[in-house]
Amino acid sequence: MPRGIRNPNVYLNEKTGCRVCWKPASGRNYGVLSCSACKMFFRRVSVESLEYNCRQSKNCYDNLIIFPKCKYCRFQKCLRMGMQLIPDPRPMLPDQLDKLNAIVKGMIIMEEDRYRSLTRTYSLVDPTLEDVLRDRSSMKLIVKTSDVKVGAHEWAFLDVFSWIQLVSQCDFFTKLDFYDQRALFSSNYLPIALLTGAMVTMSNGRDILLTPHGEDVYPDEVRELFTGNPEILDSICTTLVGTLIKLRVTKEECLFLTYVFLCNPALCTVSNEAQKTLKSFQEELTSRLFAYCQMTYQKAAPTRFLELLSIFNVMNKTNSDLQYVSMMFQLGSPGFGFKKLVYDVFVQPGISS
Amino acid sequence: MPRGIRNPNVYLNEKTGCRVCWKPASGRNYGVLSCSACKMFFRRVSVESLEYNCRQSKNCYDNLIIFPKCKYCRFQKCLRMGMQLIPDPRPMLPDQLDKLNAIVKGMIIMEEDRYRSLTRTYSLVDPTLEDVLRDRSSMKLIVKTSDVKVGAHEWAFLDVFSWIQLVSQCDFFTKLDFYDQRALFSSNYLPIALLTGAMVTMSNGRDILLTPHGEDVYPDEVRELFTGNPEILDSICTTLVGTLIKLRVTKEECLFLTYVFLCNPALCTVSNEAQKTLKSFQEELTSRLFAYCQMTYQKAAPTRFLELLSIFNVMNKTNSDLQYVSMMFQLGSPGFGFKKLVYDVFVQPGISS
DNA sequence: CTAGGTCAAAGGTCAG
DNA sequence: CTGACCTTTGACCTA
Repeated sequence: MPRGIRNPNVYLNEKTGCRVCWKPASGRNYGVLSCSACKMFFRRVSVESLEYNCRQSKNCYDNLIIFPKCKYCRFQKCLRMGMQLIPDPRPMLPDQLDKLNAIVKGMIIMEEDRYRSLTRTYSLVDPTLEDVLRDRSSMKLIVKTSDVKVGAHEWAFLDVFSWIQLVSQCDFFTKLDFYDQRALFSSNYLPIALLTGAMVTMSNGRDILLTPHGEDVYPDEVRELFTGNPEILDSICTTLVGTLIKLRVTKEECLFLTYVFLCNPALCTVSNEAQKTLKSFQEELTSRLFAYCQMTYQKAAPTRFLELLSIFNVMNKTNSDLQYVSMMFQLGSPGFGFKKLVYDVFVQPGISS
Repeated sequence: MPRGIRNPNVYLNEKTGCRVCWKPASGRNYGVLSCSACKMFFRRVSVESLEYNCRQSKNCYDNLIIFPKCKYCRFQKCLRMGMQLIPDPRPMLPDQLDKLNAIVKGMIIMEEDRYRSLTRTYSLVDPTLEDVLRDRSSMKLIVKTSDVKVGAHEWAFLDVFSWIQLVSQCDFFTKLDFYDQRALFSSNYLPIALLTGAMVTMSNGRDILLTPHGEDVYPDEVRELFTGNPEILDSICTTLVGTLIKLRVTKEECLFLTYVFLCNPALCTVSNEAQKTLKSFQEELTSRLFAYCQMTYQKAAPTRFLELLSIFNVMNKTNSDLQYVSMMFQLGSPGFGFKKLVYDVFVQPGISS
């Protein structure tokens, strides 16, 4: 029979015919015994998201007498008979599931430890990033008492160190040599600090990034410098949180993203070997994140996955804004006494915006 | 899941995933951990020599976001991950190599011994094949002095005996009982004598088979008989040599072929047990020859191997020509006084041409 | 275990 | 836009 010509032989068979139009079926298509015509119809309408309406009573295919049958009803019949362009994913294997849950749990515990250390201790010493990476004990932490006030600069300093403590427990980080560790940390710290800050903010029910004690993250000197353009400061504190809220990103997803970015070798100059190690860790994590999406969102997993990855864009934008602020502050207040650790991650990395 | 339905589950990587597309792997395929889909894709593209091109920037598989991924990049990724339809021959283990070299050396020494014995001695006695096989000392060899003339008949006689001496040192031959030895030798002698003759001719830089002293291999009586059709006589002396020259067959390869054919049980009637013994020896030798080809020609080994085996056809053709000549001579000069050893291998075997 | 094969079903194509 | 026909795919099977 020539292509596209309607088959005049209508055998209308209840048992072996197309479940949509009763003409002879060509086999199972999209999960339903159907003819090639209904198969292609369903495909086109689904792929191209075509929309129709029924001029009759939306029951063209319930009644052999109704004619002509409309596309709306044909598509509805396809759906009713169970056609699916993308079949349901299979449930994950139990051991894969266990492993995934263990990873998520591990990430949550590490972040809780970090946050606890961040909020409960402070420090009087001023080591460099190099000092701390070479010898963690060069940073002496003192348990905070209620009368200790922590300013914005000090929070930044403590935050940097809390992340050093965290990454020091990560396989992908301890495997690197000192130079690669320094390069990776100094280039990736700010984005993940911003992301995690936004996550904490969101889970505390707020929509503006503040210090753990609920105060402005900017030192007064910075606020003063930007009196003419406070929007950029506010934008840094709200945009990323806003995105997380809008996308209803969970803590688990956020942590996944943080770790995926943490071992991102793309933004720093590390040895080829480190590059390889990091890439493989990152791939591993990315795949876990995808699996997590599948477990949580089933069919919508790919969409969700891409949605989550898109957060990196917002994070990078926020990061470059912060870098700009940091640079302006440095130019406006030359010789300001940054704590060395803060200097090494805020000022040094110098990713141009 | 029904056949051919695309699995929407993309568990990405997880170390155990397909190295090409990150979906769950089915195992190692063509040397690379991969899924059945990428395996079949690689197979089809390779076998059918399909060619594709990438409409993007040839990096579809470097980036999770790029979609849809193209066939060009998929195949490139397969190759990059190391898939090969025909795996590289494993580098030979040193001890395998030593063994192979020892075998080759052994073959060369035995042939040199044989040729030395052939050229330096002669005999006045006239034992039968049976006599010589039962008792080697029934053939008394005398060291040649410069005044001894050896005719074509005598060369043939000496050649037969030199081969008996050689095979008497071979495991596969001494393992056989007398009847099997006789059957094997009388049916396989002529082809290998022709092949080795051609080999010696070639390595002496000539292209026509002559006696070791550089004379015509045919007795005058034979030449006279074939005055009307000398081509067949010449063809016997040139075709096989020509083939060896054309294929640039080395002495080592020639010897391998000789030994492979020497223990060929196909053309003679031997006991079942002998059949088995010979077959296993032949298989052993054949595999050694293949290993030799691999060592020498790497990837081109299979082609070379077949090329070498094809020499058997030329050899058999030459052999049957020679049998024809021998038969004609026998009919044309009934009662000619062949030496018994020559008679037993030229006339007895009776492979009809 | 993995190469190789199978075939139901997916993804095109193009005359009508 | 339609749908018969064609090509490609990949889960499963066999050896």
